[in-house]
Amino acid sequence: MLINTFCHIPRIGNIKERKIWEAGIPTWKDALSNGQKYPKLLSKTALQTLEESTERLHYGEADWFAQCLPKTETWRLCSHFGDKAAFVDIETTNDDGEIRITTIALYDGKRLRTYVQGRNLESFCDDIQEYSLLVTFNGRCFDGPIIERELQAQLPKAHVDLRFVLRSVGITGGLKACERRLGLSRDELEGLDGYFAVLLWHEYQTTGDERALETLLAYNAADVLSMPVLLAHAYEAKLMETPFHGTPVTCPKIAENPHHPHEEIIQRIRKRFGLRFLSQWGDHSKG
DNA sequence: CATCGCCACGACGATGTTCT
DNA sequence: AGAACATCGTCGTGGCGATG
Repeated sequence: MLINTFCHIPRIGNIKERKIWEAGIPTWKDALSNGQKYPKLLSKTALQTLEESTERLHYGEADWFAQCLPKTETWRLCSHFGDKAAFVDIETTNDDGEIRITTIALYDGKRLRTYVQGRNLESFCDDIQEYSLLVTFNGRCFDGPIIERELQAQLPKAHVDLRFVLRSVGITGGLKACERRLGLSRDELEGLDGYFAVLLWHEYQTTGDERALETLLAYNAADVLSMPVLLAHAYEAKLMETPFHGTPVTCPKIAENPHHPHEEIIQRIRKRFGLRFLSQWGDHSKG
């Protein structure tokens, strides 16, 4: 889809892009070979940008495209950078108003890596450099800014936020709601949420019980393991809005979670806090 | 509860088009 | 060629909604 894209060129938006397609210019190659015939659609500088685009794509410069593309169109990067994507999710605590990262899950479609505060959190900064494309859920508002602030990590500028792509194709709500909508289930982790992750970390900190950490990592991992499926659905739905929907999109299967929740731990925390959890800000923030 | 960026929406302005 | 108009993209603002 990236090589069909023209809306990354200055002064070309979605409307003009459609006109270019309708004029029989579906790809950059077509534009560069006979775009001169349509000076109204493709100016000289536009064609120069396309030559630059060809070169930047050859060198795999996802960040450059991300900066040129409208935010709503970053999903198009998946066609050429999907195999260099890092699916990332963080868990945090709020100590006296200070947001601290407790764990990070990083998945690339094959390998899952997890990072734990006080153990290996910092090595995330090096590992994320292996990837060109960042994929998150609500990461533009949450995960991204916190990772950059707390770890001083350099994240890829090319960033697909599933929350907004999915919403634009009619799949609204949080990560769990989107998963349910697409028929994905979470088994033993059903019903856990971000706040429960805070409690799991607290349990691990106060008791040193490794099973609490393992349950937290299982939760954290589940979030990133489902992302490739969500991305494939979103990508296919966006493609359907273009004339290029003929291209087949392979939907990955959810990988098995190497981390496993401990039911005793979940029950113990549920019992202590009751069925309705208090907001952490309600009690903890004022000490 | 605090945070934060996206998305609408409307106003504005640059560019392209048409008419004389 | 020059002016008037139309079109389209951008910029700024306010509110929303998902995050732990």
